[in-house]
Order: sequence, then C-alpha cells, then structure tokens
Amino acid sequence: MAERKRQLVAEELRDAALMLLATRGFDVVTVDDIVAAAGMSRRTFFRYFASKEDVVVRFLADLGADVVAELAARPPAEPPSVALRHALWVPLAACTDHPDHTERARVVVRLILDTPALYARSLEYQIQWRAGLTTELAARHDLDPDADPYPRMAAGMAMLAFDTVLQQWRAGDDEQRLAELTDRAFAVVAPALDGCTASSHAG
Amino acid sequence: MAERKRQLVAEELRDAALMLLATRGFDVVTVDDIVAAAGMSRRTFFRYFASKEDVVVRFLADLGADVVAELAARPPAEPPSVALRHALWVPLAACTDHPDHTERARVVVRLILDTPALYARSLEYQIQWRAGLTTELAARHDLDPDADPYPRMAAGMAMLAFDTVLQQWRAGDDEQRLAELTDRAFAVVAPALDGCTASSHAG
DNA sequence: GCGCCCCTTGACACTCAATGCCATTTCCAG
DNA sequence: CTGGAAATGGCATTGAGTGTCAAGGGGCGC
Repeated sequence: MAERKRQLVAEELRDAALMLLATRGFDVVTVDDIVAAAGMSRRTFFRYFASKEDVVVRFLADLGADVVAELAARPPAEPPSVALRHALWVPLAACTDHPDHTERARVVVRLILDTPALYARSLEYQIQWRAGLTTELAARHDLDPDADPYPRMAAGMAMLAFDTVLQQWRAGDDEQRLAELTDRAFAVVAPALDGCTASSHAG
Repeated sequence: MAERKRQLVAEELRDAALMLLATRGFDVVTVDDIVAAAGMSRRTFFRYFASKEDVVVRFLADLGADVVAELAARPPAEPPSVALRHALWVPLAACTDHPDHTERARVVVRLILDTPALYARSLEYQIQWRAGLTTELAARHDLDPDADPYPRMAAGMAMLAFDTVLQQWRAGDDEQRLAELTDRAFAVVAPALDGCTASSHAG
C-alpha cells in the first residue's frame, strides 16, 4: 500500500532528524543535514513536514485529540479533577507502557523543553488541547465558555499540571514515578477544579 | 542625547509596524513593508528588533520584571491569591489609567491573540514571568521550587488568570470591567492558591 | 573652521527556512 | 508492455535574519 510507504518514509525522516537534533542541537542542524542523513531530497522533507519544528512536535496534535476524546468518555458524574487527570494521563501512559518508548520520549521532551523555538511550537499545540478541553468541560457543566471563566481556567489548570509533570520528569531519574508526579500535580489544583462548580460563579 | 534618539527611532519603527500588522495581518506584511512605511533601511530594523515578532512583544519582558517586583513588595502575610492578584494587576493598570493607552493596548492584545506565532512568542515571555513568580513564591513560603510543585503551579495559575482576563477583555466592550474580570478569574483559582499551603504537600 | 573619533546608517552579500513549478522517476493497473 | 497517477528531485524564488564594510553626521580637541 502506498499509504504504508508514506508512513515509512516519514518515520525514516523523523528518526534521522531526532538523532541529529537531539545530539547536536536544534539550531545548528540544517534541513540539508537531516535529508543528507536520511538519503533524501530537501524538497521531500517539506512534503512530509511543514517545518523543521514540525518533525519534532507533529505527534502532539494526535495526542491532543486523544486527550479530549478521553475526557469526553469519562463518566459525567466524575469530579473535574479526576476526569482531567485521567484524560491527561493518556499521553503519559504511552511512555510508561513500553520501556523503549520511555527513553525516546524523554529525549524528545528534553529537546523540546531546552529549545525555545520548539517549546513555543509545542505551546501552540497545548493551546489547541486547552481549547478542546475547554469546550468539553463547558459541555459537561452546561456553562458558557465565553462568559464563565471556569471552563477555560479548569482546562488551563489541567495543562499546567501536565506541564509541571513534564518539567519534573525531564530532570528526574526513574520513570515509574510519573503517576505519582501526576497525582501530586493534580492534587494542587484539585481544590480549584472541584471546589468551585457552576453555582459559585455563574451569577 | 544619542540614547534619546535611539528610543525615538525605535518608537517610529514600532508604530509603523503596529499600524501595518494590525490592519493587514502579521503574515502578509514583510519587514520591507515596515521599513518602507517608516522610511528606514531593512538592516536598521533588525538593529532595533531581533525579529518581526519582537517588535510586537518586546515590551512584555519589562512588564514581567514589574510583576515580579510587585509580588516581592507585597506584605508576606498576604494570602497568595491576593498578592498575585496585585502583582498581575500592574500591567493591567497601565491600560486603565490612560484611556488612549487602552485602545492601543487592546489592538496589540487582539493582534497577539489572533496570530499563532505572536501568541506563542508571548507565551515564551509568560514563561519567564512564571519563572520569576515561581522563585518569588518559593522564597515567600520557604519551599523548594524543584521538589514541591506548589510554587510553579501557583505561578502558573496566576498567569492563567491573567491570560483568561486578556482573552475575555479582547472580545469585551467596556474597559472599566478589567478589574472585575481579574477578580472573577482569581476567584476561580483562589481555593487552590490559598487552600493548600506548604503543610499539605511538602511531605 | 578643521580634522578626528565614535556611533549610526545603508547597502551588499550570504545562509537558511519554506514554497512553487516542472521534469523525471517509480509503481501499479490494464 | 504501456498509460497514468503519485512520489520524487532539481531549480528558482521569497522572506527572515546576520555579517561586513563603506559612507554620513554630530561632538570635541586643536
């Protein structure tokens, strides 16, 4: 199948890029270096990835969709802090499941957090996650996302917890504590997430 | 004085850029368009601003320093939610004081929030604000910012409230409600800001 | 006034990211 | 084998950002 080959080429390009970018640094590695390592044309690279940043952070879009889908699948009676914790755990679970994925994920996380341009681009994706979570939360609690600040801020607090987990995980040693880090982060925002429901600031 | 002239040139460049970018859109306006409108050389633009984004969001760095300074000046006994609310009010107060500043500020806010590249760049500055607030909060509560998630997340929640205020203000009509929007946003995160102090998650 | 010095400016050239265009190759179907 | 669609590679172009150098312009000693 042609579709399968496309994905294969994309992975080849992505692997070569990740290898170079993580070892030498994002700014000093040019697209020419990447395509030379992958044995392809410069033009081909930009047919698979919209930009040099894209090759690193592209997968974030799919992850965001999964997060929002998970939130939508949580039982409506569940407190926001619990539902959001489970939703944000989806991308984190992919790291804990396969040990070989863990180290690769940590390399990517370090690369993103240490490169301003990549971090900015990943923030753009986080904005999309937040928008999705905001819409879903507004629907869950029957609130107007434009008038009531709660849905937007609840989504923001969840993303903040996620970001904090990654920041702590990046410098951390053992990966088993990802769940513990997540619990602790969500425990901080839980009072604001659950303590205030629609009744307290709708009027 | 030469220093005064430098600032004058920078303002000239910034005004011309803001005018073009806000009316025609960020992506379609080139640096050549800006310098042509300002009657200067292309090279001169990049002597005053590091990038096309920089001309719009440069002032955010100074604002961040003011915010952190204000937090440091708040009385230590003040609850975190109150201290942070006052700290984040500093840049907002500049808008409410002078009516002519208000409309200009709103134009810039709209431009930033509607342009992904600018929004991402402004978020990078917000990260710096957050880092400053994190350090200050950790000092106030005698916590380790690396081990305890509270300082980082409290700072993040304050920035989130700030962001929410801007989002609601952008679409809003009258500017007098900025204080009210700020109060409502901080009311959402106050339970997490004040309800949990060092004792609850230090161990 | 005159040369001197320092800073600013403008012009040119260059790298690199990113896009459009077109010829060539590949690959599958008939 | 052959027609055609998709993928590819090469080429040219735009635009951001940087380095370099020559020219201009104002303060200052002479």
